[in-house]
Amino acid sequence: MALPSSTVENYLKAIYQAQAAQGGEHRLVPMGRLAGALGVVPGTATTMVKALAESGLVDYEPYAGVRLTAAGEKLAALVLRRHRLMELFLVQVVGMSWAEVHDEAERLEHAASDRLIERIDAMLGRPASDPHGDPIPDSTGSMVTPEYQTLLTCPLGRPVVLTRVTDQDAAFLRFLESSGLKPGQAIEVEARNAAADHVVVRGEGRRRIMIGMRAAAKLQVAPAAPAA
Amino acid sequence: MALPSSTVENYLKAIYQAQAAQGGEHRLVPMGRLAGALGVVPGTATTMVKALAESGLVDYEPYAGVRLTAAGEKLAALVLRRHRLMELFLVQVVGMSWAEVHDEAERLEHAASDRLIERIDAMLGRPASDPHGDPIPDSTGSMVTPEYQTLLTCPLGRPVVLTRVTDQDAAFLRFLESSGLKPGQAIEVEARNAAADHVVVRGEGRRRIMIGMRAAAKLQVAPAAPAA
DNA sequence: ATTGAAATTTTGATAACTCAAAATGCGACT
DNA sequence: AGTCGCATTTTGAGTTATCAAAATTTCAAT
Repeated sequence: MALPSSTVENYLKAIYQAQAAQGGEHRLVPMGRLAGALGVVPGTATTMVKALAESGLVDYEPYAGVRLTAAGEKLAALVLRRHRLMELFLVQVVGMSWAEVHDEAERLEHAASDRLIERIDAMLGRPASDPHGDPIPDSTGSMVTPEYQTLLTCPLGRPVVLTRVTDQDAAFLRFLESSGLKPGQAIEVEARNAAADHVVVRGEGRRRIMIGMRAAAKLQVAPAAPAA
Repeated sequence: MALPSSTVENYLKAIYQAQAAQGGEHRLVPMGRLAGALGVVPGTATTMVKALAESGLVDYEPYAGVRLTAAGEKLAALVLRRHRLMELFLVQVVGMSWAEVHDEAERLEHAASDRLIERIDAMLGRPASDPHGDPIPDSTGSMVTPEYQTLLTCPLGRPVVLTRVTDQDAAFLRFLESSGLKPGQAIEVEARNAAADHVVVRGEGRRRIMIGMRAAAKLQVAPAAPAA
């Protein structure tokens, strides 16, 4: 099999992420959603998806949607691996900011050889997750995706650690950075107020931060490890 | 002007290098040579070059050849800058081998943003040349290309420093590496034998290395700096 | 001058990816 | 059940980059 073009890689990645976003592993991603995620008109997505189905990378059900096959899923995971390792590399080694690495990695992921990715992986010590807390698939394409709670569902007044941010928007990330809310940070949800649509978080140095509920749902946390 | 596709970047770079290789700044590069350098059939090169001429990046004279305009030359220099900084970065920071970075950089140069290139340039301390000794254009696209002698033209028995290797072939570079012949290395040409088509070089630790004249012409040297 | 070989250009196709807009199918709501 | 609206697919066309092979031009050698 010839190596997939970067367009194919992007389609697979988008389908993978859409599937993950809608929870269901086997649920179909509607064409409209896929087209939207890729910034193409729906007709284009239909055409491409039919080609992907020809290559055995996806299952396509007309008028219903697409889903990755095992082969497609593996390929998608490897693209995600390249993307996430590249992001972490850009932050840790090159010193770029958390907020700006996404777009850069978006392009570099298609140009980096397996050899380079392997070097980076080794250099970074086989990391388990990228700067946003997204898990990094291993070189076989398998990945453990821990289930976390969010700022909306975790217990109040209990110390937790911010583990993952499920939004790549640069402005949002810059806001989080300026608030000291990066993965690894110990925090605590002080209060939730549904009427005011906000969550009050105790951050770095017990600093109080207010976040809208929409945004709070994008911040995942794990129970704080017991102090050593 | 829209950003040039990576195909356009490759054509400009190839024309630039072909022009440099044939010495004459204003000499025309024949289509056959260009097509060969890019690995396309001549007809394809003709078509593309006509499009480049439309965009004002090259001057094209039918049946004679192409030459970069000022605009094309600047763009080509910036591609070369990205390529060479990327190569040096891969060697110095990522720890890849001299011989394997060329192809990698060949792909990454089209994906790296100006921002990333600037970070890399700063990180490396605004280097003047890449791992092969090729000069790195600055961010305005200007570059100083020192004139060096080669192993074929330098004085015999005089200490010199290897400064530049004008061939990117991986096998050749691996040979040089295993012989300790990398830019920066102090060496001396002991003898030349036209009949035997070889040059005898004293390398690292006065080790004696024999190189064919074709290869010797690709190794450039500068007079050794007087010992401190 | 003529001719013949080599380089170059032209022509006609193809592949991958895309859009606009017309046609079609699906499901929800009366 | 009928129909309306929306999502999806189809159709027709355009762009970029490529090749194969035919046609043309150039230049050097007779």
